[in-house]
Amino acid sequence: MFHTPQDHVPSTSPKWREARHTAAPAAFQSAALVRHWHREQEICEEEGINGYWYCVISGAVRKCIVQTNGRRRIVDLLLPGDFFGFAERDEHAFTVQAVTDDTILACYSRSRIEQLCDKDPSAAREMRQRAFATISRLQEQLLVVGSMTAIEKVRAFLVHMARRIPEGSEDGIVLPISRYDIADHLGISVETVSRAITELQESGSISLQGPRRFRFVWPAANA
Amino acid sequence: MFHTPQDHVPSTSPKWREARHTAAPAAFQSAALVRHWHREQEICEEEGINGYWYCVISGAVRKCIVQTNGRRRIVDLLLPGDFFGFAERDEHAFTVQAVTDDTILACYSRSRIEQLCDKDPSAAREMRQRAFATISRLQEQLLVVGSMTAIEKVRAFLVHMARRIPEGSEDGIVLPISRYDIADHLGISVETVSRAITELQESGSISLQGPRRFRFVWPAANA
DNA sequence: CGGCCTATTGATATCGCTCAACATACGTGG
DNA sequence: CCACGTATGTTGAGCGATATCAATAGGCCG
Repeated sequence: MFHTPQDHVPSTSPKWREARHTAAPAAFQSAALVRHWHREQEICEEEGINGYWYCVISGAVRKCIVQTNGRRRIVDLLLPGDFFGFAERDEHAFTVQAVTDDTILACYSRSRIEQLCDKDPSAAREMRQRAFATISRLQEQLLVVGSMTAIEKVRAFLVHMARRIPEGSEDGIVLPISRYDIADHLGISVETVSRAITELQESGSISLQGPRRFRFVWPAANA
Repeated sequence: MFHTPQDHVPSTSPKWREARHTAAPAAFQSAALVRHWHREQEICEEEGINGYWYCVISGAVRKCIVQTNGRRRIVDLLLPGDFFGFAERDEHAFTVQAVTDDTILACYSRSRIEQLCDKDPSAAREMRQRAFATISRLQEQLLVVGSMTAIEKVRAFLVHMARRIPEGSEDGIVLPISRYDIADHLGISVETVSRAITELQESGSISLQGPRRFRFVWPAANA
């Protein structure tokens, strides 16, 4: 029931410096502590109330919870530009892990950011915008996860990923997570994920290049 | 177009005055415009970019979207104390409606609140806290909706409701929404919702007093 | 009373979970 | 180089779960 894979993801190209400038807010640059994590490494959240906020600069992060029935649920999947750490105060004990090697995060001491926001209204505005972006992202995930059939869930997930992940140099979008992660993210079984992807491919909706790289086929000529 | 509910809402009523003070943030009281809606009435969001933020004072609000396949999805269910209006800028055309009669909202002009937050750091902090509370709520909903079986979904939904809705004078929690709303909220069919509730009752997990009022039976003696 | 909305229950076909087997890719060690 | 182990991904078979269609019951209001 536990899916804790050690997947081999094509590690991110050396454009993390560029990503840093686009992903992390400039208003907090003075308060940022940039660290990087390797695959499956846990992002420390043991700071308690005076903890940290994070912004993904490159790589990917997943926020998991293991339920009493033993099933792992991936509540959130963080990509470059996404903030997290806002809601750690509630009773859920989330496990936050880096998904890919060379996951780089900007870490912000909560108290320092609070002070910065108190002094600088533009920083406070930036903070609000990031929080609102998180709300938008979670609402979209609710639409994805709440789809009725498995194919709808997977298709919506891929559409969501295609919007969030910038297309690389070669065409196609590279999924940052494994089939197991997708399953635990959507609340369906791994086999169903695999079958749904196969069916989307055979129906001409998507094209696959390896299990991780896909493209949407919009004209759908040969379908 | 905006009317303060001086003629309809009895300001002498202890219930609504109490609700207002507990649900809506005091920091924004000067910027609040209190209105009330009747059942099924749409909360106007046509203001565009310079729109409004809302805080539910009493009653309930649902945020819906109708998908291309004709299925309605209830993305969010707002109860007293909940804010909404943060994420209306994205492409999804949400329909926001009052669920119950005498739904009372505090309406805040976005630009006015922004100005207030710029001037008053404590107001900005209050705003951040409300946004973070929204994030927590959405994450919990993700856990609910992402449950695997229908019974798990319904049970998690009821637990969630029991935590969010204060128990009234009589014992038991009154569901603010219908079976149809629950179904569209959880991404399952109405009949499955009904069957799950019946099964939870027959297994001794909950007790029902009418279709809307329920209680969790924790000792579960006779099960 | 009749009409409408909500809720429940039944029958049936489909969907998806589970178990199982197999394929693929990669790393390690011989 | 190959043999092997591990992790991942795909496919098949069978059965339980759920959507769908249908009918019935209850409540509310004119």
